[in-house]
Order: sequence, then C-alpha cells, then structure tokens
Amino acid sequence: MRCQWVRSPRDKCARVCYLALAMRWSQAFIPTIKEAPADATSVSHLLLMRGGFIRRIGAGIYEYLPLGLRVLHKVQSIVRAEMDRAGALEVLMPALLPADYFRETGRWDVFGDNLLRLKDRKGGDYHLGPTHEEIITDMVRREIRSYRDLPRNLYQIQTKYRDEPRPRGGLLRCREFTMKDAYSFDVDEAGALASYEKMRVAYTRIFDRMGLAYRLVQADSGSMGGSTSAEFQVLVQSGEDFLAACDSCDYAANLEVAESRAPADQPAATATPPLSKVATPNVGTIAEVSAFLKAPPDRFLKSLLYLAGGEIVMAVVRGDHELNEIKLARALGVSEVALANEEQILKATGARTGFAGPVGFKGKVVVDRAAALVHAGITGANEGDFHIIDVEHTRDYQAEVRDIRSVAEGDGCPRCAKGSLKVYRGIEAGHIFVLGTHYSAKMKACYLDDKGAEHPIVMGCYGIGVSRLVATTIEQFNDTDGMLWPMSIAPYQVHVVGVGQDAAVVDACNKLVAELEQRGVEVLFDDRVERPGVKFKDADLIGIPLRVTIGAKGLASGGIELKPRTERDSKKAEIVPVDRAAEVIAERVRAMLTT
RNA sequence: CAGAGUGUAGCGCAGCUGGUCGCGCGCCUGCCUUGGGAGCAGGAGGACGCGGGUUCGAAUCCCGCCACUCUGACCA
Repeated sequence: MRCQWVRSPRDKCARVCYLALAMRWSQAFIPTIKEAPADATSVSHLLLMRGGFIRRIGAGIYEYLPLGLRVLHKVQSIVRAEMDRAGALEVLMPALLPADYFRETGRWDVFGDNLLRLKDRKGGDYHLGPTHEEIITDMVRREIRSYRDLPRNLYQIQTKYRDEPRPRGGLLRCREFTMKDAYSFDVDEAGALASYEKMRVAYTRIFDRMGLAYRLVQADSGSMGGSTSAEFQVLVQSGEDFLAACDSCDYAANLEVAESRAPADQPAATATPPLSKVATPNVGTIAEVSAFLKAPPDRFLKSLLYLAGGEIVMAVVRGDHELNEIKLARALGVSEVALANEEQILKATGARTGFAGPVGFKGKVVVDRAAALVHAGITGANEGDFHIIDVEHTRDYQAEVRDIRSVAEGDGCPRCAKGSLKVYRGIEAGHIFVLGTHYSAKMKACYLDDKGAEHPIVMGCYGIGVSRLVATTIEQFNDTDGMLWPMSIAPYQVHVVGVGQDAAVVDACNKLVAELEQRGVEVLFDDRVERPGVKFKDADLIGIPLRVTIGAKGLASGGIELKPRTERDSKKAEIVPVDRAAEVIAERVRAMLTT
C-alpha cells in the first residue's frame, strides 16, 4: 500500500487529487458478506452492503467504508471538474442553519415535517439544510451590488438533510445524503437562460463521463417556484419516477407533466338519445359498473372530487384514464389538490363514493379534453346506486375543458405528428431550474444596473444527487454476481487476483502491481491467502472493471490473464505476456476512461 | 400520519402449546486443500430491543414504549 499525491493524467483541469494508487486486500477494509442482508430494498442497496461499500446505522443514514468513499469521491471529482469547466465557483455553506433564513422565504413552514429541526442550548431554532437557496441568496445579497459583478454561478458539494417520511432503496433515498447544488445569478431572464443552458451542457458531460443511459425530461417546477425546469432521469427498471418519451422525436417529460397529442373528436354515428337514469345497485367502481352495464370503460366519465384551495371541485376523466393531480392543480391555479374524503363527497354530491357525476353537480367541474369528447357517456347520478347513461358534454353538463389526465403508453406525441409515447422508469439524478426572482425578490437580493436602477437578481438552481448517483450507477450496471462499475468511477481501475502462493506467482503479482502503480493505475491486489473461488466471487461482487488473474497455470501458458468484468466467461480472458502486461493494462484503462 | 409486520450470536434464521436458547454462514486454532464462496476436528461469541406486569419460573403470556421493514400518503 502506498499513498501519494498524484496529478491524474486524464484530468484536464489540472486538479490535484489525493489517491491511494495501490491497495493490498490483506491490508484493506473490505468486509464483503456472502448472505444478503434482510433489509436490502434495491439491487444497489444489496450490492453496496454485500460488497462492503456502505453500512446502515439508522433509517436512511449510512456510513461509507473505503470502497464506497472512493466511488463517492470519484463522482464528486467528475462533478467538480465539469462545474469548474462551466465556470461555476465552488463554495461551502453550513449544513447547520439558523431558522431565520428559511423563515424569510416562508419555507420554515412550507417544508413542514421534511425539515430536520433542532434547538440550541438557548432554545434558538435551527435546522439541517435540505437545500440552500436562502443561504446562497443571503451570501450574494451581501456581496453583490452591481451588474458588473454578474453573472455568477456558485456551487457546493454538501451533506443535505431531509426527514424523509420513508427512506428506501439504500443510498437512493436517504435522510442524509450528498448533493451538489449550484446557483446562478444573472441580470435578466435571458442571462438566466444562458446560465441554465451552460448547466445543461455540463450535466450532459457529467452523466456521459459516467457512462449512464439517461434522458433529459421536462419536469414539474413544483414548489421551487421556478418557470423552466428539466430533470436528468437515469433509465432503470427499478426507478421510482415515470417518464414518457416519444419514439421518433426528442420529446420526453416526467409523467407528472407529460402531454399527449390532443384527441380528435369522432362524432357518434347516430344521435345520442336523451339522458336516462339506470339502477346500478352496489356497483360503484368503473370495473364493476362496466361489467354490470356491459359497456367499455372508455365510455365512462370518471368523476373525482378534490379539495382545491378550500373549494370542492369535480374532476372528470375518461374511465380508462388516470387523473393527473399536478395538471389539475395547475388548471385550477392552486399549488396542490387533495382527494376529498367520504364525508365531503357525500355533502357535495348527495351520494356516497362511486356515484358522483357532472350532470346536475352544483360546484365547479373540470373535464379532461378526452373525456369531453365521449359520446353517450356513462356517469354517476349523484344518487346512491344510480348511474346516468347517454351523457353528452355541453348538452347535459357544462365544464371547463382542460388536459388533466396522465399520458399512457401509446398516446400520440404532442410535439411531432407521427411519434407515439413510451413510458419508462427512471431515477432522478439531476434537476435544473430557472428560478426567476422568487428568492431574490423575497430576500431583497438586488443589483444596480448601469443607470443606477435597482432590480432583483434572476436566479437558477441546479442539483445533482451525488450519493444517489453511486447507487443509481449500480442500478443500471449489475449482473447476478455483482456490480459492473464504469471505469470513470470504479473504486479501483484494475483488480489483480493472485492465485496460489507459489513464489513465482507472488513475485509476478508484486512486480505487476508496482509497475501499474508507477503508471498511475489504481490497482487493488487480492493478496489474501484464500482459495481462488473466494477471490473470484469477491472480485465479481465489487465489480472493478478490469480483472487480472495471475496463477501458475497462466504463467506456464505464457503470461497473465486480462478480463473485463463484463465478460462472464473466464476462458475468454486475454493472455498477456508478463513483460508487456503493465503497458497493455494501463493502455486498456485509458481506453475505457474515454469511451 | 394510516394499515401490516419484525426485533434471539457479526449476518441470515429457528425456538413462541412457559422450565435460563439452537442451526447455517462468518470468526478463532489445527490438519488438509488451492483456477469459481472446499473438507475434517476443536473453539470463542447471547443482559433473547427497552420498561413494567402475570407466574415458583418468561425469549415465550399481558400492557406500555422504542427501533426497523413493508404498503399507502409524502418526496425542492
């Protein structure tokens, strides 16, 4: 084991990194475990635990062991390099924050239970920072007064705290996690958009360097109070977010906000007869009524009652569609909506749950644009055990027509004429926002223009879940035996496995490890007195991208064996002559870093 | 916050018709073995989550609390 200060040759930013280049397993702290921990809730969680990368000490609170920390540091250094390249400046704000700043913007209350609060000995209110808009805005308002000082982009890599209702998935959703957050400050909206675009490019470079398959999607700006925003979603089956993407153009959006091509009206072949009421005893759900009346779900008008800004509102979507609460809230101009409870439904419609409908409803009604085109529709009669059939929008009920449903697989793309939408699952790895003057206006972060007039600074904010990325990468790259690290963030670049204790083998191992170290290659050398099977299993588990096997057998047949972790068949390992091994391996590492 | 469940050796679990706790893996020692988590022999390791109650006696039954997990709500 030797530690030294090195300048990594691949790092164009001339950053000096501290890296222990070579590590002998017998001297290391890599406690792998054979049996799966019972509480592992995702592939990445399982493998990070088994591989000895992390340990849990509380719900959503993890320790990083040496391998885990190396990966975390590598992700951080890629993020730093690209942020610096984009002209952002690193700062560090405290994790422990006095309550005053969040009180200033109202988020002390808005964050509610998600904020981890504490008191100091004098009884003063504090919290651990879940994000730092207020703090950075305060820093900037105290120091920046002139348009000459703008634009600026400041970022930090900090530990963040959120009292998640339910942490899960290991590092995917924690209460304490590492995040890179950047904040841009511009004189106007156009400047903010330019800053936003720079971050979009930087993020693309970051995720590309990590070799991830991801998609940039339109996103809900939510309570951040911004206008433009997009998410970087890493595509994995286990992802908790859903996104819709066009199969022929580059339209992609989080399902929360995804749109579909406007539906075309298909007039009924025959005129719809007048309304009539039918008895539907004890059948309330769409599936039940559909079976009872022998009518397909797409003829139904599903009527849901919501509480929006203190008012009861009816939202109507087609029976085969799902209502989208974010779209509904936006259509109503409120920040959020909540499903009405049974009591409120009874009071508003006069019927118990399952029999609500827009016909004759006294309150405000919003109908989805697809539901508005339903002919001879079927809906609740606002009377227990009765439905109404042959309902026509406009003729039989009045409602505001809006897009309030979630898109579904196969819907037409809203952007192009021929494409249709596919639904994917993803993990949000990054999010970029134009915030506007939401925070600067509230906190009076202003600058003077060249005429001496005062304006609020126009802001943007940009987050990357650094610790989440460690887990996300494993979610995307794993097989039945373990992790498959991309070279750029692997804990070590090369894993040397010594088979047997022959003097010739031990000598060859030591010599190769020393040569690799000299060439700046990060190498983990399994020098343990263990059976080969144990070493191979551990090597597959921790997933270092290149494995070098040195044994008597290989040496006899001409050299050492080189095998990428992605190659499952050991017999396909490449035989490299001993005297050229270090050179070939170092070159391979270099090649894998750039692809 | 609502519903469900689990806390017993480092990890995974059994024991729960009350009688002071076992198994597998891991760990230690020795022998043997060495190209995909070997084998044999011996060994160490436990206030059975915490507190109270019932009982001659509680891991086991009862009450309270705590922690954790799952499903939902929530998630810049």
